[in-house]
Formats: sequence, structure tokens, C-alpha cells
Amino acid sequence: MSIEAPRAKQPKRERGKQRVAALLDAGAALFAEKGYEAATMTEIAQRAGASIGSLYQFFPSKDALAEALFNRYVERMGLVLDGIAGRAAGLRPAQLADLLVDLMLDMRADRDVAMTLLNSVAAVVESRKPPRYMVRSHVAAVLRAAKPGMSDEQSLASATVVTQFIKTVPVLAEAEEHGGQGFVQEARRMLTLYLERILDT
Amino acid sequence: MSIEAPRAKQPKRERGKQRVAALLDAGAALFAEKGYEAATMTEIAQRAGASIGSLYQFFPSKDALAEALFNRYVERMGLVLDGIAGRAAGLRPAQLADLLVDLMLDMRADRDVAMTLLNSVAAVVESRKPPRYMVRSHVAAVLRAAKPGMSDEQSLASATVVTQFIKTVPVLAEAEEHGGQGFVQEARRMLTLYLERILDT
Amino acid sequence: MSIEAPRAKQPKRERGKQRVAALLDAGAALFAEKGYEAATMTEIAQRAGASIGSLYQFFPSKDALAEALFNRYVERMGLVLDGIAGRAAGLRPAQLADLLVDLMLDMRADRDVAMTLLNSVAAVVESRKPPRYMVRSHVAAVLRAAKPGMSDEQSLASATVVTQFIKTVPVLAEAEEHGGQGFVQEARRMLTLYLERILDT
Amino acid sequence: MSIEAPRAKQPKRERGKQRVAALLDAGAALFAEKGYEAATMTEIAQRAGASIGSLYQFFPSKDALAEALFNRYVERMGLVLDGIAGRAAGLRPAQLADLLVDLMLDMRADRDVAMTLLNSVAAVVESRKPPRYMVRSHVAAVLRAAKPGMSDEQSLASATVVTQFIKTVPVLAEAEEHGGQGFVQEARRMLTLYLERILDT
DNA sequence: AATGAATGAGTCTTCATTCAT
DNA sequence: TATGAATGAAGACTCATTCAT
Repeated sequence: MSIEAPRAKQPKRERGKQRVAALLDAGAALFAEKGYEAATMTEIAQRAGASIGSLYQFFPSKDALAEALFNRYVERMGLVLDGIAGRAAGLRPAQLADLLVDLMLDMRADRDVAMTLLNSVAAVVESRKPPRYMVRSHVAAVLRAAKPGMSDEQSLASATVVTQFIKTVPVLAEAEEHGGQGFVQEARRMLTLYLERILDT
Repeated sequence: MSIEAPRAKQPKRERGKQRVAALLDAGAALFAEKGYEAATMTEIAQRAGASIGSLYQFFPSKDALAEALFNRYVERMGLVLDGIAGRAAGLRPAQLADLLVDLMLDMRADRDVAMTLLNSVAAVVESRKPPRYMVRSHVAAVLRAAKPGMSDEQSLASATVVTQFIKTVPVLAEAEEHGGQGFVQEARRMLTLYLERILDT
Repeated sequence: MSIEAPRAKQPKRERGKQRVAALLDAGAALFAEKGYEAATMTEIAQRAGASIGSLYQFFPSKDALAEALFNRYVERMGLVLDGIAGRAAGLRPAQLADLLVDLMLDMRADRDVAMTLLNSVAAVVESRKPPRYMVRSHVAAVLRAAKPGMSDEQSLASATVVTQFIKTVPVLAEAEEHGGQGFVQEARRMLTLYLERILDT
Repeated sequence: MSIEAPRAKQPKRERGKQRVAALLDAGAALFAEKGYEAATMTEIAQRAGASIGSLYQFFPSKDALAEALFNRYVERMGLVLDGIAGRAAGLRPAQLADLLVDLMLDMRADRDVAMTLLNSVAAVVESRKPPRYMVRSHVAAVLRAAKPGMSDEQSLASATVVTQFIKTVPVLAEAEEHGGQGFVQEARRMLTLYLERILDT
């Protein structure tokens, strides 16, 4: 139906892998700083210490770069959440809440870029259609690991709300940096309250 | 030399207000559809039935238009939240939670634009520095109205978390449209849980 | 089926008409000098004394400019050929041959551009599909005016060959400039021979 | 220091010739399909099953490739025309006309590329300056072979016109493919008429 | 005040050519 | 000699903004 958008090209040599990583990092930094549209391909290449031609060798379009960046974020989140799922069985709700909140604090930078891209890049949105909600399904797995008997329906609804909720943590952390106090702590409290209700009942 | 009859200007001002409103609406629609960068001033003017020159008469730059739009959103939110504050005294947590969630569902369209602008427009970000968190302070007022004895510190921290939380409601509503069930309901539950804790204790 | 390519925009003011003409002339000159690909839009605008933005105001793409140029050529040829058709009735073959050869000598510059475009620009080729052979049908009209009884089939076949033949006249004229002699004269002779055969029999 | 065994190089040279031929064929195909500018060196190399580096080993620039291709066309035309000259003595005008028309039909593909290059590549045009009209001089030889007494001046003028005329044959053939009839036949007739005049008188 | 043509800096992207491996 | 990653100049096109009418 639709014309297949060219994806990122895989590097074959070791040098290429390093370059791709540098390019992705530069893209992440600039997209986060200026937003998708305002960041220019030329500046991204420069920051990665590469030429514009080199950037296009691996990412044939700005959209392709954005998509690769988004995929990297989803993969990283999945990895960490799987780790949490592995340990979730023995944890109390407060501990699980802490783990999830801390995860978002750690991934703050990645998350910013991912949100920017999800809001600006048609290609990224399209590649997620029908919405697959990768992160959410990993969170659902965590919840089921924490309470083995939970129904699919319940774990899905809870995971949706929890996923959205923890996304706000970076904003709270930023608000603290602007002079607030105890915002993240209050979020831990709210999340704990909710997890106690759905896990302990 | 002669005193202008103020009456004569009245219709002009009236038309001006209508035109400004039309321009803001057109801007809101296009920013929501395409994002800030992709929306063009020419198209915004067209959709408002005005010429590009007319648009620049009222908003001297694209950033100025964005800022005006953001301010309109903040004002509207403030107005509604003040209304809720007026009624908050006699409500139970679950009722208050419903009011806040419903508010976000009603303002969904406005909210989308506001977020888009907050993510893309330096001028909007700058105009909020140091962050004044207008919406948050109205939410804090609601909480204090619901529990008159609450400390400023507590109401601030809670309002911050609640404000961020209710911002996720439009996303949950959208997820339901893509085939989920009970997401918004689950959010009401989580918010109720939290409000019970901070209001009833 | 296919996405409608945006065509040239009609100027509304007098100044605009002059500008469009200047732009077309500049385009014709540069396409003829360097070929379609090698000619740049920037240089075309410059030669017309306009800005690149102004060029794009009237011709939304390079293809659109090419197409407009080609259409102008077809129109001009049609006009002149219709004039010849009006006088063809009383002419002897040699006189008609002269008229046709002279026409090509006069239109030499236009013809060069038209051929260049027909060979390089997909949009021009497409806009002629299914081939309508505008010039050929005008030549056929000339032949039928010269010999009223001629069948449609005969006039079409003869017009096709004659049209292609007279297209070679500019090349012959150029060859004379590089030191040859009597080439165009020889073409008149060959064409006369053919016209005598199809008109006098 | 030591004398290289020539035998060892032989296979390399042989492979080299094959590779050059493959590269020329790939270039011809792509220039014909897309035009000179739109065809890329990378794609030409790919289609020939060679690397871009290899292509530049044999043809140091895109222009050099174009020139080589054009020369190959001229050589091939010369070869065939010499063959016709060898048989021209005993032929009647109609037979000679057929031979020349058929030649163009056979060489249609080659001819397309040659014309494309002649219209787009400065280097090819330059390499023909002062115009040497290789093909024309072979045609002149054919005419002199058909009528031994013909003056140089006459054979030159006639060869010029005939050469240009037969170049139109591929276009006529194409027009037939788009639904016309008898165009090539009409060209044979016109050429026969002319050859009868210059050869039989 | 209103209009919309004109401007040109800035963007993404391509591709001939080079050169390290 | 062969390969293909790297380079960067150059081109088509966009759009915020200005200003003559």
C-alpha cells in the first residue's frame, strides 16, 4: 500500500559501528535540545565528527535517523524492564515502585528524545501503527511477575496507567531542579499506594 | 485636533476580536495537526479566512502566535480549575478525582496544542522561565479548598504530582480508542486512592 | 491514478505577466545552453532578474517550468502553421516547402529548447501521453489545405514524415555555420520532391 | 628489475576487456533509461557487477565514460556503413534507401544513447569540435560508391541531408508503436524519391 | 487597515570522486 | 588491483517575514 520508507543501513565494519553510535548519540542530543524540526542534519553530523555524506550513508533520511533512535529507546526500556520482571516476584509494592521510578530517572535523557520524536515524526508514528505499545507490554509483564495470578485484562489496564504515570517522573525531577521539593518522593508514594491496591488484594 | 467618537471604533474592535479568535483557532488546529514547525503561517491565515499580512498585523511573529495560544490555554484551565475549587469543599475524593479527570477529557484538544508548543517553541519555554506552573498553582488551590488545613508544602507537592498525572488522561483516552478498555477508569481509581490518602488523613 | 503535478500559476497583475515572460525566456536560454539538468533554478531566476522565491511563486517546480516552456513552443508552432494552412491552397509544392523550412529556421531557438525538454523531462513526456503530436496535426492540416482531397490516413503519414524532416533543418543550418554549403538548400529540394509527389498526383 | 612474464597478464587483459564492455553496456542502458545526469556512476557500476572503484579504474570520470560510449557508437555506425558502401554499386535507389532505413532501425538503441550524450555532455560535444561528422562522411562514401561520378560537393550536401533524415527513422518507428501506420514506409518512399533524383540523373 | 507578491537564508538530500584498507 | 566508506560541494525547494500598492 504505502511506499516502504528506507531504513537505517547496518554498518559492516567495526569502525562503522562506532560511527553509527556516535551519530545516534549526536542525533539524540540535538533532537532533545532543539526538537526534531529545528535540529539539522548538518549539525548532527558535525557533532558526531562525521561528514554529512557519512551520516546519509547510514541513515538515508532524517526520518530514518529518528526511527532508529526511537527503536533504540524501546529496546533499552525493554531490556531494563525485563530485568525488573525477573526480580519482581519477591518485592513489596514500595520496592517495585522505587525500581520503576528510578528506571525513569536513569532513562530521562532517552525518554525526552523518544517523546519528542513520537510527537513530531510521522515515520515514527507510522512505524508504531497499529500501536504496539512495546513499553507497556513489558510493564504488564512486570506486574504479572509481581502477582502471578493477575488477569490479562487487569494487568493491561494497570500497566497502561502505570506506564503513563512513570513517564511523568522526569518532569517532576526537572521541577525539583527548579526549586521544588519532594515531588519525586510524592510520586513514589502515589505509585506505591496504587501497586499495593492491585498487588496485595 | 478633534475628539474621535469612540462609538465609531467599536465595530472595528469587535471585528478585530473575532479575527484574532479565528486566527488563534486556525493556529491551534494546524499546530495540532502538523506540529509547530510544519504548520505554515500562510496556511494558518488561509484557514482563518485572512491574508498573511493580516495575520502579521495581530501576531508579529510565529512565536508570538504560539505564545498567545499557550496563554489562552493556561487561562482556560485556570478558569475551570477555579470553578472546581469553588465546589471542592463538600466533595469526596472520588468525586474530586472525577472532576479533574473529566476536565482533562474536555480540554483534550487544547491540551494537545499546548504540549506541542511547549515542546517546540523556545519562546513559549522562555516565557515560562522561571517556571511559573500556572496550572499547578490552580490545582494546589483546589486541594487546599478540599482540605483547608493542608500545608503549603504538602499542597504544592501533591498538586505537582496530580497535575502531571491528569495530563496523562488524554493519552489513556486515546489508547482506549485504539482498542483498550477501562484505562481512564483505572486512572480515576488511582487518583481517588491518592486523594483519599492526602485529603482524608 | 497518478498524483497531479502542480502546474504553473497564472499571474494576476500586469507586473506578474512581464515577470513570467522574463522567467520563461531565461529558462529557455539556460535549458538550451546547458540542458535541463545542468541548468539551475537559481541561475534561471538570476538571469530573469528575479529571486529564487519569485521563480517558485509562478513555477512550483523545475518540471512545471519545463512544461510551461514546452507548451509555449507548441502554441507558437501551432499559430504559425495555422497561418501557413490559410495560405496553402494556392501554393506550389516548392513554395510550401520553402515556407515550412523557413518556419523552422525562424523557430530554431524555440525548437532546441523543446527538444531538450522532450528528451529530459519526465513531466513533459507524461503530459504528452497519450502522444498527441500537436505539431504534426497542424502540419497535417497544412497538407489537407494544400490538397483538399487528401485522405486522413495519407495526410497523417505524410505529416509525420514531413514534421520529422523539417525538424532536421536547424541542424543543417548549424552545419552550414561550421563550414558547409547548400545543406538547407538541399533540404528544400528533398522536401519539394516529396511534396510534389503527394500533392500533385 | 625482473622481466614480467607477459603470459600471466594475458588473462587479466582478457578479463579487463570483458569488464570494460560490461561497464559500457551498463552505462548505455542507464543513460538511455534515465538520461545522462540522472544515471549515477554507482548504479552503472552495480549493473555491470563491478564496484565503483573498478569503474573509475577504467573511466576516470563520468564524461570519459560518455565519450567512450559515443565513440563506440560512431565506430559501429562506420563499420556498418562501410559494409553498405561495399555493396552500393549495384543497387537501385529503393534498395539503398531500404538498407539505410533498416540500419537505423537496427541501431535504434545505440542511437538513443548517442543522442542523449550529444545533448547533455559538454565533453562529447567538445570532442566533436570542430565537427567531424564521422557518420556523415561514411554516408558520403556510400553515395559515391552508388554513383561513382558524383562530385565531392554534391556528395557532401546530399550525405548531410540523408544522414539527418535517417536519424528520424527511430522516432517514426516509435510513433508507429503508439498506434500509427505506415510512417516508416512513407520515409522509405521519401528517401527513395531523393536518391533517385541524385543517383539516376 | 488589508493584501499578497517578493525576498533569500536555510534545509534536506544527492552523487561524482577520492583513498585507506 | 579491487573495494566501498567517506567527503562536501551543489541543487531543488520552503517559508517566515517585509513592504509596495
